[in-house]
Amino acid sequence: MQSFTEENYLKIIYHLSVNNDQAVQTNAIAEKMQTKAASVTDMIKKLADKQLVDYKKYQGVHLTQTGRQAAINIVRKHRLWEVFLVEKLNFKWDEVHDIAEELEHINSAELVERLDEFLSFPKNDPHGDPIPDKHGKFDAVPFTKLSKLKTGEKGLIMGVSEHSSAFLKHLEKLGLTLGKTLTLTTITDFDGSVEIIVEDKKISVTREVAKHILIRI
Amino acid sequence: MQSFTEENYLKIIYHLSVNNDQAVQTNAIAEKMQTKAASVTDMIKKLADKQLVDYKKYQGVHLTQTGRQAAINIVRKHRLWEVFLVEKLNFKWDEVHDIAEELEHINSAELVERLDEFLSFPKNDPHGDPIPDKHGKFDAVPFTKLSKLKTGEKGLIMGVSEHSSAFLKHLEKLGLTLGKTLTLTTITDFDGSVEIIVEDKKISVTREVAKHILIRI
DNA sequence: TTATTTTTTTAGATTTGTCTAAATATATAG
DNA sequence: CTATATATTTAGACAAATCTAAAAAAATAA
Repeated sequence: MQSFTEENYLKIIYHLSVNNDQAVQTNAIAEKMQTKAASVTDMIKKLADKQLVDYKKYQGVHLTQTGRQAAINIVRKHRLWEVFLVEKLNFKWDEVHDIAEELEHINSAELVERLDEFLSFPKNDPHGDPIPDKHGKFDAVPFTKLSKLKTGEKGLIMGVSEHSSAFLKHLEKLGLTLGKTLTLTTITDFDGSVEIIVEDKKISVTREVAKHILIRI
Repeated sequence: MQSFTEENYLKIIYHLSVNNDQAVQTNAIAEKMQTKAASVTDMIKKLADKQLVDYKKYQGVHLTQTGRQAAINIVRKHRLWEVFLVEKLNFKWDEVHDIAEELEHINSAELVERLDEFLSFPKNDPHGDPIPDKHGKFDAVPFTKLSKLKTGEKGLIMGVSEHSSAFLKHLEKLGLTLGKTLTLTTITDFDGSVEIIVEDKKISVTREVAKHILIRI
């Protein structure tokens, strides 16, 4: 069993490597963990001793098979708890992240399986992210960023790549929630912002926001 | 905010003093915390610095008002989570203690209030223990131990004073669950064991077990 | 390819919660 | 009331996770 902190490192290394087979760099981990590179090096050595990561000095880390399984299990728990908080306790999608960050460390395989069943085996969390099954499997549905859509293209909002409360509240206010259909009408050369139509309303979205909205065409 | 460990100390001090206004002794805490007296002394000093306990050297500790509130809040969370585990996730009453020991440390007042509501504001946990409301209030229903009943007396099982899985499974097997009505027929002088009738069945219970069954006459 | 910048690691210190062993205070027994 | 036993505290050490400052390696630029 891993400590709280070790679990957080594994999770962050997983997120930093999931879309990318490169080694994960010390500084990248330090930034996400809000800590210093020296601390990361110390922890990496510990994780390497436990065979949870492969590590060569100055070369960054890769999760081992065991390390990846552990990380995916934490992600599974995080996302299941988010579903619970939204579906059962009526939290909004922008309120659940921090609470799930705590709940994801509760240690009981039985609890997770029963929670999964209680929630009717959800496939996605409230932000559209896929929930791994008990074997760690999940389908990575292909997506495009809204910022990559071309004029006239139509799509469905299926997720976000930024989970801060501020960002999610902003989307909510614009009516850009999961499952909504949109059509891109204009791309502004000047600043990259895009005009879209959602439920017959015209909305302008900055490029920065559009980059974090995931679309299935 | 307190650390995990500090919360566990507060909770244990609370349980050791709830039926008893005496100061709580270092050794008693050490035993419950499965640690050494020296460690307890160290922690007590820290809790005293934080004004969570009153402490005079060699004289044991008392919870302060703040410390008691903190402890009751942890107990509240523990018991609410136990109800959730039994009522919603179909755990048995002997399976929930350890999981609730982890869940009780999740920090979110909003979460607790919503969980309470989701569970329809339960008054007691699966072992019969009262659940404090959000202000820390609860009614201490008076009870008698089964071992104190007299021959011929009738009562209702309303709780237990021992929460180990082994004990609870034993009661389950004997059919001695919350809400059952029983009549005491015989007290054996020799070993203090008692014969009771529950649902028309005659059952013999050792004195040790009878001491941990709480009865309302 | 040498110089400079960036990244990473090492060395040594700090904090939290724990420990053992020894010292001190309190309680109990004769 | 002294001796013994029990309970508690102190002193000093350790492991985990972190930090700062300095050293070393790797990447980049001139």
